[in-house]
Parts: sequence; C-alpha cells; structure tokens
Amino acid sequence: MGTTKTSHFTEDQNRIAKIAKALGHPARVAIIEYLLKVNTCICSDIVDELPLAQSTISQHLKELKSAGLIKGEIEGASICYCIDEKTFQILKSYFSNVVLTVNNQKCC
Amino acid sequence: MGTTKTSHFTEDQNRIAKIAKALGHPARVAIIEYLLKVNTCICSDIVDELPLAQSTISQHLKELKSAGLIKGEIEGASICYCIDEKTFQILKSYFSNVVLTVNNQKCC
DNA sequence: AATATACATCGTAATATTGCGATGTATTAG
DNA sequence: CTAATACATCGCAATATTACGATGTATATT
Repeated sequence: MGTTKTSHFTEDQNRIAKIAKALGHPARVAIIEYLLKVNTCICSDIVDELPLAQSTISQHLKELKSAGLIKGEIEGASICYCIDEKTFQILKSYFSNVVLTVNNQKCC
Repeated sequence: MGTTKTSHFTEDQNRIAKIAKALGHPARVAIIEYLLKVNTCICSDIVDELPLAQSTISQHLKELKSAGLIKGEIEGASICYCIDEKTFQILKSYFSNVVLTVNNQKCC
C-alpha cells in the first residue's frame, strides 16, 4: 500500500496529475512565479530568493523539470532554468476546456 | 523536517499549490473527468467507476472538496457531488496569465 | 424495529515527500 | 595546479500520502 495505482488510470490522467503534482508545493509555485518575473533564465538566484537550502531548491527544480514545467540548459558553470511554455499551454487548454464543459451543465 | 514551510510563501502561492496538489493524483483527475462526463451530480457511482475501495474514494473526494474543486450536497441518504466552477476558473485564469507572460519573453 | 444503502471516519501499513547537511562533480578564476 | 563557484546527489529524519478493511452514522426500505 501507499503507492498510487497509476496503471489503472489513463495516460492523460496520469500526465495531468503529474504536472499538477509538481505545482502542488508553494515553493515550486514560487519558483515558477519568480521565473516569470525575472524574464530571463536564472538559476542560483532562486536559492537567494527562497528560504530553503540549496539542496532543497535543487530537488524542487528537478521535479519541475521532470514534469516539463521548466527547461534547464548548461551555460558554463551554471545552469539556465526557464519556463517550458508547452506544458503551461497544456494546462491552460485543459482548464479552459473544463470551464467550458461545466458552463453547459447545471449542478446540485 | 518533512513539513512544508507554508508560512514562507504568499497566500496566493499556497492557494494555487493546494488546488494543484488536489489534482496531483490520477484518481482525483479521473473523478473530475467523470463528473464532467456525467453532466449531473453523482456520488457512489464513482466507486463503481474507479478501481479503488469506497473509503479511498471518500478520502479523495474530501481532498477535492477541501481544495474547492468540487461541491457536495446532501440529497437524502446519498450526497450529490459536482464540479465547483469557480476554482477551475481560477486555474484557467492563472495558467492563461502564465502563458501570456511567457509569450513575451525569450528563454534559454 | 430491523435491514439495507450511502457515505464518512478510524486505524494502520507501505511508501512518498520535504528538508537539511554533507559530499560529489564540473566549470571558471587565479 | 588550486581554490572558488554552481550545481546535483546521497543519506537521513520527520512527516504526509495512499490505500484498505473495519467500524460508525444517517437516511431509506421493509
């Protein structure tokens, strides 16, 4: 027990769940919002920005990257992280669709 | 340790994180999609639909409700659950905004 | 009143997440 | 070559999540 029964759900449901899960932590939301604010790709600045240890930030970045929410590119000694637009587009479409569908139905 | 440092982040970041976290499980995504499909509010049907025990479904519904993603209304002996449009509207707006902001910036 | 239906909650086992310090690896600076 | 900078990864402790069966509570049926 304790393990999510991934295989019982559709690929799409698992995909959305994985992306949502990656955003399911305030630090990771904060990282995304920071990346949006600074326009350009930044990396170790995030460690200065957030009240978390470097190793913790690194872990969060790993999760965001693995969910496709950010991209990272080696730039000399440091790594340039930035928003991965495609995945956010998926979220936008997904929720736009949900709202559209809900609009056409009455609720309890 | 092991606890999220909620207090270090903005209310908004915690709110988005909580909603995203609630969607961060394929079973809960499946529940939302099921509710979208059946148009009307349903309840114990979800137990028949998903390969999970009744107690597990009940827990998932509790999380979805606490995040504001669904509403539940007592209807005799059963409870009528349905999508809470407002929260999905928040998500739609949030991600629309992200996509808009990203569009105006170049990346690595 | 007794039973059935529809949930919610409790207890608990297995596993995952969060966070940190310490350590490892690669690039850059001197 | 050495030291510094910029990360990633490891190992651990604390806590949270997932899932289930068992049990509790409320309404509905007989």
